[in-house]
Amino acid sequence: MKQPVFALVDCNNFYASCEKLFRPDLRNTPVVVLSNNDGCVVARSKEAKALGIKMGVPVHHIKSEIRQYGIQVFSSNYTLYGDMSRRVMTTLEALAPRVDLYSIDEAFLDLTGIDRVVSFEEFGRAVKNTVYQNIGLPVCVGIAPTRTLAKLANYAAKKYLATGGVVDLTNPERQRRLMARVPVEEVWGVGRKLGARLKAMGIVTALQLADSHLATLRKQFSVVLERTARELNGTPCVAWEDVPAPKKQIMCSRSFGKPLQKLRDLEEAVAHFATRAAVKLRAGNQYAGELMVFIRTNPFKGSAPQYSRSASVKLIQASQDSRVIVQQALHLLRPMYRDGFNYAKAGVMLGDLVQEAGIQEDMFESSPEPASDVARSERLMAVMDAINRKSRATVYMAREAGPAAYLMRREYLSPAYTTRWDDLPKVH
DNA sequence: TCTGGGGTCCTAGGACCC
DNA sequence: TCTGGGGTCCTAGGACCC
Repeated sequence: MKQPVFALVDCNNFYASCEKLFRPDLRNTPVVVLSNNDGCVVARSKEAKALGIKMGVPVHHIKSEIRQYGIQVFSSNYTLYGDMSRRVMTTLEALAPRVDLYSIDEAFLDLTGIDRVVSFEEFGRAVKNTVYQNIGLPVCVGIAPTRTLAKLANYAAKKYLATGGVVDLTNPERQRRLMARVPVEEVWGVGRKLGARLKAMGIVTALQLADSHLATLRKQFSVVLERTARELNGTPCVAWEDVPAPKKQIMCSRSFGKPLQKLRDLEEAVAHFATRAAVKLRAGNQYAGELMVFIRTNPFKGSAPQYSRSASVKLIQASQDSRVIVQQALHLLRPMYRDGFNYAKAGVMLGDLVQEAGIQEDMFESSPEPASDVARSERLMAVMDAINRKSRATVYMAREAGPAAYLMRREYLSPAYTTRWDDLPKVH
């Protein structure tokens, strides 16, 4: 069995780079991109990082820096980022025999055996250059025998300019040299909590974690951290999957652009989230057996009265019909609602997902829909989805209609350069 | 005034059964 | 009426990721 080799390709400052791509005038300007509702910073260009703008900081905390340094601020434009992501991934798929999309801006490539043709490092540079030429977005490439080490290699490629954005970490001695310099909390799978606990035990560097006693790690933490340590030692614990695993749950939730008080407005929001969740469900050819709805006030506003509830229901028959899902969601919402609160957020979660309208017979409940009804429902939903793909939100559920009081703030939205004719960039 | 959204996996503990 | 051990299944919550 041949030793596998993974490459992790990761776009640099992805959202900020997407915004800059269509604004050449901002080439050397610090840029930040905000979370939904223009809440906090979720991406920073290298100039913004150099100014010390931290990831996750609420935008109102950096008002003075924005003014002082002329930082350009953008609302999240997921239509744009999703489209750019697709272009990057298509380019990668043409280069490598196997590509695992890991997130909107990252993918693992299978480079096993490729070094018979070119060196890993040369291959990494070719990937980097091709993506830059085709799309215009900068990426870094980390190459190693496990995903965890490839992540680490990518971290080094980003951090050390001398690497030119590509690091081949297939050599075990090189792995150890790097790990000795990397703080343990930079390891993939070690977050804030674990990092703090490990440090308290004297495990400060990635190398110390790799050299830890495996059984002790498992006992004191969990098999997850044990696997991480094994991966740091070059033993792959996550294999390639031929078919991507189907989703286990689908969530649609949002903070509202402004607080809502009225049941009517919450109903509208929940109906909308339920509809969106149902669309995602059908896009993956899945059916939901369970549905959960939650509403809550703003927990960051400690002085205001707080209220938070969730309720769920098991469906007698797994469904992907928007009408059923909206109706059930509203049914859960109404008894939870209490007058006199400022609601800040709501959400709908679908669970118990299955690949077909499997019938969970319940001898005490009314009999499930006959097959012909299921077929009719599926045809109706297919027609609805097809119309909405052509022109978004042409057909919707009655309860969604209204003033849309819940809509999020997006004060600094850039145009949909690549997906709307009206927003195509113009060359003057 | 002002703090994202959408996922996955693992574990502990309770319910229930024999 | 009281008591025990062992197994499975489910759920809630915590940790992580981007």
